[in-house]
Amino acid sequence: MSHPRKPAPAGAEHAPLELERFLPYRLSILSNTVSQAIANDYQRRYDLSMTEWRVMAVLARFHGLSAREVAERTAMDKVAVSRALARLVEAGRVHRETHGGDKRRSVLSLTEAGWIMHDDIAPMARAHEREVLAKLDTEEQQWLTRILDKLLGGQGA
Amino acid sequence: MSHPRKPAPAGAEHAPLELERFLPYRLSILSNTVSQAIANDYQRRYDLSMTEWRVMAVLARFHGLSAREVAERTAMDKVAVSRALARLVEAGRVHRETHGGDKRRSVLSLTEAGWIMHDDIAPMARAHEREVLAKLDTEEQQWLTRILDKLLGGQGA
DNA sequence: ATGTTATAGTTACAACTGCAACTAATTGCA
DNA sequence: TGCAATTAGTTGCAGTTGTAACTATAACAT
Repeated sequence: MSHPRKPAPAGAEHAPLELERFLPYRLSILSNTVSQAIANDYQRRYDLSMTEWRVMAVLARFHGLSAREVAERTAMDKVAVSRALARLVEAGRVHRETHGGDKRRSVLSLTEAGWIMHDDIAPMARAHEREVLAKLDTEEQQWLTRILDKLLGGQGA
Repeated sequence: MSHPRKPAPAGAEHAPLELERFLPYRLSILSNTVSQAIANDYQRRYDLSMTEWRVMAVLARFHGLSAREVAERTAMDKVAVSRALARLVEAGRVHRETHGGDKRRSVLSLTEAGWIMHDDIAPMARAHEREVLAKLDTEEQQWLTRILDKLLGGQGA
């Protein structure tokens, strides 16, 4: 309210972005749609955030990781991981002990309850992925994999 | 601390997700990386969130939209748009008036200052997009466009 | 005309996130 | 040794976001 400016006329000399053709925008929509669909599924069943699920997923694959290693593998920052772990440990889904030779480091693993959740959620997640890929034919799927490999370059793990 | 469960042994019967090959995860990393790179640029120059930039971008293209229409075109929810607009109007970047025939609706447009920002940011955003696409050859670029068209189906527009 | 339903937009609250500051343990090096 | 610099992880705070509830206006249907 404190800046009563007049609207400028829509001059032809401007070159507005066309969001619907703009790659970053389209990636963002697609990514959010897909991730949200999966998250809905497991949030209905369990009280579990996407961050927490990702932590569980890496702990299912790699055993005895430290919190920092989880952060590296999930591309999340260490604060997010720390908080996710606090909730997961509290809920009895992850077991945390201290590294023998280095008392700073934690040694993490899924509990029995964590594994049960994992074995329930992982197939659901894969089903969603298949559902997305089913919109593409085999050739397109191969190109997509290749393109993502190139775009993610080194960092995409 | 209140649930001292033992960790389960990493049995071979589990089928953990491989995040680094999991499409939703890879999309999420890529999308965040790209969008964040662009956002950094204009957040350094202006105090402007990604949400606000998207609102400005559609107002640059479509004149006299209402808040609801902005929400539709940006695929954001109306609350996010309402808050972005509050800040943009306050900062003198967007002009808001009330629709003649319907006092609920707003009629939005960029101010002169808004246009100047837009004309500064839009080329930067396009440059980032080109930078990403430069990692692909022409054939891959065409496939990517086609694949996104299919995956985004109706809604992505 | 008047009560019901729908729509545009805002507000309130709780959860989440990101950054910086902090503690604790370890390493390096003089 | 012992003190500075690193590293692992947590906490606090400020800003953001998402959901639901709310206000105001308009459309509809009797």
